[in-house]
Amino acid sequence: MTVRTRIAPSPTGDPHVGTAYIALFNLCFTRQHGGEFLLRIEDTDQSRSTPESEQAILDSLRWLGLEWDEGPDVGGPHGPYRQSERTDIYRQYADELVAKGHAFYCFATAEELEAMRQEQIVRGETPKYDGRGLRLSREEVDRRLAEGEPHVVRMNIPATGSCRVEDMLRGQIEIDWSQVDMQVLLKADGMPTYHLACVVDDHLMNISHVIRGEEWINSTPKHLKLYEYFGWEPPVYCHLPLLRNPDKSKLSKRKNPTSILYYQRLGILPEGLLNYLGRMGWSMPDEREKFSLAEMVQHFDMNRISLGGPIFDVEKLNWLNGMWIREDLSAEQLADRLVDWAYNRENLLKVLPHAQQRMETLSDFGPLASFLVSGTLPIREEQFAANKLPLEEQKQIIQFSLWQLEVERHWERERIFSGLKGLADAMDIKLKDFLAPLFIAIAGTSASFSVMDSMVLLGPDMSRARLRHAVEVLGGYGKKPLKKLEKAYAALPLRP
RNA sequence: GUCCCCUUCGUCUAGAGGCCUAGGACACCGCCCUUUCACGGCGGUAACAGGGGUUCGACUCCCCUAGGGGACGCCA
Repeated sequence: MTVRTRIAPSPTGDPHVGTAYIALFNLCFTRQHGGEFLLRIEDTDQSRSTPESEQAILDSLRWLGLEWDEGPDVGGPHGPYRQSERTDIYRQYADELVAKGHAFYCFATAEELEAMRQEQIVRGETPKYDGRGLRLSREEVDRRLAEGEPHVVRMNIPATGSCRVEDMLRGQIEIDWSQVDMQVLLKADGMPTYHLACVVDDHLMNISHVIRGEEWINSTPKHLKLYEYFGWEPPVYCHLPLLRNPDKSKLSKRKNPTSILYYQRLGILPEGLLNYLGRMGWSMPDEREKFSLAEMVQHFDMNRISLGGPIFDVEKLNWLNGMWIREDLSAEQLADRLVDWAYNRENLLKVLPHAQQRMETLSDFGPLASFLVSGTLPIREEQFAANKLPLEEQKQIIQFSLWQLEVERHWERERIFSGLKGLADAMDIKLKDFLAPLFIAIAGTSASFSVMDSMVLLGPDMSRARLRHAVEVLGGYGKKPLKKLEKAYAALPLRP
């Protein structure tokens, strides 16, 4: 048995807890059956990840103790097996389907398809590819191909009937083919889409079980059809529930800290985070709350998964983590953990350049740097009142800054600075006044290191979490005001 | 809008027709321990979404409704 977790790197490079969640269940299931657990990084949209962001995910999983096996090098543009950069294998498979009459070329441009969808929506129809590529004559296709016209390869979908998907947890799911789009398999740039890549890779990697998030259920018919077209044995499918925000929507970083790095920074132990993820939608047969990865593997039972999407709420995570700290570590071990975590020479040397000038005695250091080793800061609205700008405007500054920083892919001082400076200019606010609320949000006080330096030291996830918290302290935003604010933000004369 | 999935305390969950007067855990509240706080111990508040079936019997099976979520990309 071979099982594999697919990892989609986030464009900003944060390793997502949802990724670890899926990986954990894949690993438990596999290990218990003595099978192979493989990873594959999915990055066929080259704008998504960088070698660093891929490394960050792998490091995070390793930090959690989720060890994977070395799989075969199946080529392709991505994955930890990126030794070979062959992308042509997908083209070959796509061509094979075209030759068999299971796929076809489509020359429609993005604009053309967008217009088509708009018309469909206007007519009250479900937006869907209308099969125009299928109506092209053989001669025309050959001619346009010969002329080198940009094209994609799409898969054929049966016109009638339905597809039965057998899900390990949900039983049979029936989806009408009329609901399934003629999916692009090979993009104009020659890269495969997820759908083609996952089927081809999984086959080449001898994957027997696909355990993935619920959001893939509707794509499964396409995948099954591809297996059929290729004449391959399809894997067993298992769709796990999705982790949710407290408002029940799919866990997203806009509403919740989702990066494993954030929890690391908070001082969550890998044992604690793993234990907590293991309690999301799953329980031990004896209902014990605290268990290690090894214990989870030993007692793992897929049928004990409950299908309601669990809300990722940190209360219990903190409690569990406390159990691990109190019950499983000697003072010596805890000392080591603390040193590894933040109290080491290397880390001190990063902080000292900012602290030294502000110190008169060594004892000044603790208070100066404490915000760097804290989680959520105990800030209050009154602290902002001392600033020059009205509270409402300060709240807006923080929210705009948050949005600005949420899309920042390179967490460097210069980039953060120019981004915030640009924002201040666009909002026509003096930098000093603009930064004042950020100081309180980030450092908990207006007398501290430069905010940019502080944010660099804190890292993107903790910085964003602090800004988010500050907005809440200032009263937060309701749904409608938030919408209005988003519009205002979008309308800002920001330089790209 | 169309399709798919889901629905037990505020949250995570136990529950495979009678063991359910629905159990545990977090959070919250109270008491005990304690020079404080925390830890620990004990106790308390709190849930089967609604309506129809099936059955001697339904949290459990079926149907409908409602609610929530997801998918509908040359993203994954």
